[in-house]
Amino acid sequence: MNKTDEWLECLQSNGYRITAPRRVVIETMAQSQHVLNPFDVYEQARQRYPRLGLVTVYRTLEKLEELHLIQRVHQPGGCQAFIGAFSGHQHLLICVKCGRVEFFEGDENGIAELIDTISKKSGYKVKEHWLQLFGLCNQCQAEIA
Amino acid sequence: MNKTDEWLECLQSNGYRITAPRRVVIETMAQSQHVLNPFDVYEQARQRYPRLGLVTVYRTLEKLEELHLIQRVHQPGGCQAFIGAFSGHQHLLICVKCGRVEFFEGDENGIAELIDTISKKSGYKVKEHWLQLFGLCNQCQAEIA
DNA sequence: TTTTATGCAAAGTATTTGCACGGGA
DNA sequence: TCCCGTGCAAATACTTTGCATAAAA
Repeated sequence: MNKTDEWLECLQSNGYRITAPRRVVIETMAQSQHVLNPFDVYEQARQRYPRLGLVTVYRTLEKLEELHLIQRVHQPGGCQAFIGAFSGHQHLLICVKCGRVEFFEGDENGIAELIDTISKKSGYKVKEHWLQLFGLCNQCQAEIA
Repeated sequence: MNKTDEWLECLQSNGYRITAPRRVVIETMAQSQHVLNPFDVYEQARQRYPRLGLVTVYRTLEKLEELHLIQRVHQPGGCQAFIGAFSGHQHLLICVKCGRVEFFEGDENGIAELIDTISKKSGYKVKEHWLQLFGLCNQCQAEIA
């Protein structure tokens, strides 16, 4: 089963209805390798379903985030961008030029150790962590050269 | 020399003028241990300088960020918040309840190694990285208990 | 048939810009 | 004095809400 169908099923099993607008938003997000903001999604999805409203995009992204199917991506220039989430904790590698995103399994041991050390030192109860790398993807490096 | 004066001097040596509004914004930011958004800064700084305009806060924060005296903090709930920057690369530990921030020197070797591995694997040219931990500070843990 | 979801329009926030005046150097 | 910086007001951008209609189950 592909990602789109999985997401649709997840929506449905959480009591949400499957509709044409939701389908195109989900297809857009599920297939994208790039960070997309709500307007990006709107523009892309409208190519297949022109009646789509921007409000519906906002509302659908909200639900997908709530179901952990997508995650917010924070970038130096702003944070209202999203990318599909993977199950399990994943770290991000983001191309600052084109928005392409790769996921990588962090060196979880090393990071867990680090977090442990920091917790002890600071007294904080650490609940979440983010590791994001920014750089240029292969393609963008080639274009610049 | 304290942080406020250092920042003022930095502004000046970069061709910017020192004014009363800038002074209070800088004092507010330089002294805060908490993540502050532009409106927070406005409210706090206005206690000492009531004529201050919100627009000036935006413009001053912009300059401080440009001079790397403050840095943007990205949180699950939004990103338009700032905290004083330290020299050298620092990682953040943020209290999700009160906004208090601690800096820590990452295990730079471990992270550098990780970044190196990821670069080789992905082909990306990594230029920047963020590591942010979220949790509860000592005080907020006590309040909840 | 019943209830949820949609899209429009409007409202609400957040941020930026234009401009005449005021204050730093 | 000269020019940069300020604050107000307005413009713009972004996001959310109200509501009548349309569509899913």
